[in-house]
Amino acid sequence: MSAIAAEGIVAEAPRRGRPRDARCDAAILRATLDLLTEGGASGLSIDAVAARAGVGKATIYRRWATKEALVLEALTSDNEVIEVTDTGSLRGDLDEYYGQLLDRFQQGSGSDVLPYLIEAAVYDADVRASLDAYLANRQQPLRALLQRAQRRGEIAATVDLQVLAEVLVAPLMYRRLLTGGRIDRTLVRKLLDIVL
Amino acid sequence: MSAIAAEGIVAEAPRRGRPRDARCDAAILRATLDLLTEGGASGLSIDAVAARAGVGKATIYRRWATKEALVLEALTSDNEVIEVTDTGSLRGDLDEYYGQLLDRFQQGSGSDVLPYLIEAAVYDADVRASLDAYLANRQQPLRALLQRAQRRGEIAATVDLQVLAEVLVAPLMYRRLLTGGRIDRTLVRKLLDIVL
Amino acid sequence: MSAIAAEGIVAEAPRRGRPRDARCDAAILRATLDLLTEGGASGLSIDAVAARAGVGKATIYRRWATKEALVLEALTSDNEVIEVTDTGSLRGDLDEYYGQLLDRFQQGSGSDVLPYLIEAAVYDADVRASLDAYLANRQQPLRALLQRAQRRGEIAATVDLQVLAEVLVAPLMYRRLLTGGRIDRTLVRKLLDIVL
Amino acid sequence: MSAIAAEGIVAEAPRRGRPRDARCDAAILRATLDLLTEGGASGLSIDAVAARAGVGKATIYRRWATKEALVLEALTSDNEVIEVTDTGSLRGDLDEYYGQLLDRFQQGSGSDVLPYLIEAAVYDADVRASLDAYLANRQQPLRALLQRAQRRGEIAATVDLQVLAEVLVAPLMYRRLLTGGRIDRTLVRKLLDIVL
DNA sequence: GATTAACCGAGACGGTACGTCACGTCTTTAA
DNA sequence: TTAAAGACGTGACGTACCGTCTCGGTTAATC
Repeated sequence: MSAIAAEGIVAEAPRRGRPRDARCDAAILRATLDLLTEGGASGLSIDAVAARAGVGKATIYRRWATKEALVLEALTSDNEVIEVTDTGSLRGDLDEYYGQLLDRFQQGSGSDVLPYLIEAAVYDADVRASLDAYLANRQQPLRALLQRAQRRGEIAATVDLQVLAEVLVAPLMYRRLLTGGRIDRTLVRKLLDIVL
Repeated sequence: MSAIAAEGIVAEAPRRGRPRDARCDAAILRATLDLLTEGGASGLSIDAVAARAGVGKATIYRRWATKEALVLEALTSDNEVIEVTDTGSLRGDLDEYYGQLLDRFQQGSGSDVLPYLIEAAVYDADVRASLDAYLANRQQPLRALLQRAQRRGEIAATVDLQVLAEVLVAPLMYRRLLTGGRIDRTLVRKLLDIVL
Repeated sequence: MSAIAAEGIVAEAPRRGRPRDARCDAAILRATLDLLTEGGASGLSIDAVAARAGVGKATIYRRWATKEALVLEALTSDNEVIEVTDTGSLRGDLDEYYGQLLDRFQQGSGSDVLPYLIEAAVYDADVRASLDAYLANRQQPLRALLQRAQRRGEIAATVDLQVLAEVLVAPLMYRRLLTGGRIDRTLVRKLLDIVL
Repeated sequence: MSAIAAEGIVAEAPRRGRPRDARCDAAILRATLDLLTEGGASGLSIDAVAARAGVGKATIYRRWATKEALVLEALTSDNEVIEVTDTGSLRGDLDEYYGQLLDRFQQGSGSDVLPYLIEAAVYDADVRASLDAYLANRQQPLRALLQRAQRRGEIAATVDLQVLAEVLVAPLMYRRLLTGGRIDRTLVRKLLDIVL
């Protein structure tokens, strides 16, 4: 999908004038990620990004309309999808999925960025759309895993897998974002006791 | 709870000098709510609140340490807890609870304030604590409802009700905050199909 | 005149709120003059003035609407009117006047500021007015000197002294501003040969 | 003069590669004059000139080193020297000269450009030189007129005609640039009363 | 009744960051 | 080599808020 989109962009863009310097994009995203790590999403200033990247502010604004769009792309560019191999059973697959998911939560990289983007998405439809796409992408392996289980008959055919996926992930996010509660194997066990 | 706290403050503070003018508190909170409604939580400035309330900025800072604390209190002061009468069955109680909850979501009052506070809670422990208390308070009727059901035997004694409550609410919040997906009776039905 | 005006201002200004800090005015004007001396009128930036004066930019903009107004006031605040004692004859008075005037031209302090202000006056009526007042003030001793001479009968009663004053000063300014020609005793002598 | 200079450049430059497009020069000067008329000399940006002329910025910088040089040439290219026919008497010649001069002042074309160039000449020696040449050229008919009068004996042989020319023009410029005073026949009459 | 201390409105203060603009240079493709 | 287009680093612009501070002027409780 993104490959096609990319081709499209390339195809329709034999633009005139000096082309944009790809090294600028890289330097800006790199600087953004560094500063996010150091100081959180709030407290990130475009001035600081420009200075760190060795780039003019206009060069940033030429590429991203808002700070949030920049943060979102920086986050996305860094994203690795969780890979879940088929263990043959739903329980086995979920164990592996949650194992990796908990690692991410504990490592906590970019932990404060998500709240920042949620806030931003309220005011900016572009951020909203990008954030949705980002999350859908993150959820993809979980949906695949559930589809395998449904084919095996481990999950009733009547169950809406999209909703199930949300039920399996939402409580973790809820603690992360809202209550600050613990996110660990105990929570996952109790959650699976309830849902399965 | 807050009444007790308030009493406590009053009790230990028969301070000298001119007492604080209660009308200021009211005017400030009123102005804050108005501006939140008009322009969202971001875009709310202390200068604007002061101007709207006809109050000096210092009068605000004397009462609230940060803008977020002010927003949180403005939000809290407006809060009404959902009341669920005992219908005699879990399903009936949940129907009533979700009915009211969906009303709130659809009405959407203060919908963009929560993301703002989530963001703020990352950087400010006081906001974190107040936000937790606020959410615990909101969740209280749901927990009470579940306890009744567990006593009735409709829910296994081994189930952790706190986690169950989160599972029942989290997916709605997840859509609200993260995916922007639909939050309606269909979602609730599918959710209950999975959980119960 | 200015005393009356000042009284008026004081009388009508028992203003509310924190009064402006007079030390800021002084620091800003001082910094402006320093930077004018170091770098000329162009090349003077508000940022630099603020930094040098140890003052926020808003504190400057609160007082002066434009950079030009600031420069003009800095220049004016530094102004010393030429003093000409009555020597008893027109020729003697003029000798003394031109002596001091040539000193100023040679010393050249603020030499490049005048062109800057002339340019600014084209676009800003306030600068225009202030510049006129400043120049009228500078010309005052020359007009006084000429009035004495007219009373003595050294100048015909029909001569318009304002125009005469301009004729006596304009050629020097003309060289200064337009041709860059020499401004010295020779020029003054030839000028007086023509005019008197 | 400029024709000779131009020939010189052409003669010594049978350069290789694509020759410069003369239409570019015309378009750029045309755009510059238009924008000067519309928005004054300050407020003229190279970006705007390039856009208006349909030309790249580099094409402008290839021809003129600074914005001021461009403005100066645009102004000069538009210049018509005042022509004074010999009326047989100094007074008659001056009447005709001042008549045309006042017309120009009243018409006021490019009136705000001169202050701009004066300002620019302070910082740029090339502009200084070009401005001097431009003014000397403008003054030429006045000097010729005075020379005729001196030959006729209407002006004493001892009078420095260059200084006299400046005395006859400077007061008008003085009002134009510095005081914003009226420039009309009354001023000219009073001026001649004093000088002649 | 006088004193005292905290309150109040207004708004100035030193800062930080904003997003825009223009500068003069550089880098591409096309003529 | 010139041209149009436009990206680039730089740096100033004027604005908006931040949270603190000073004013003159209340408003009670304490002396």
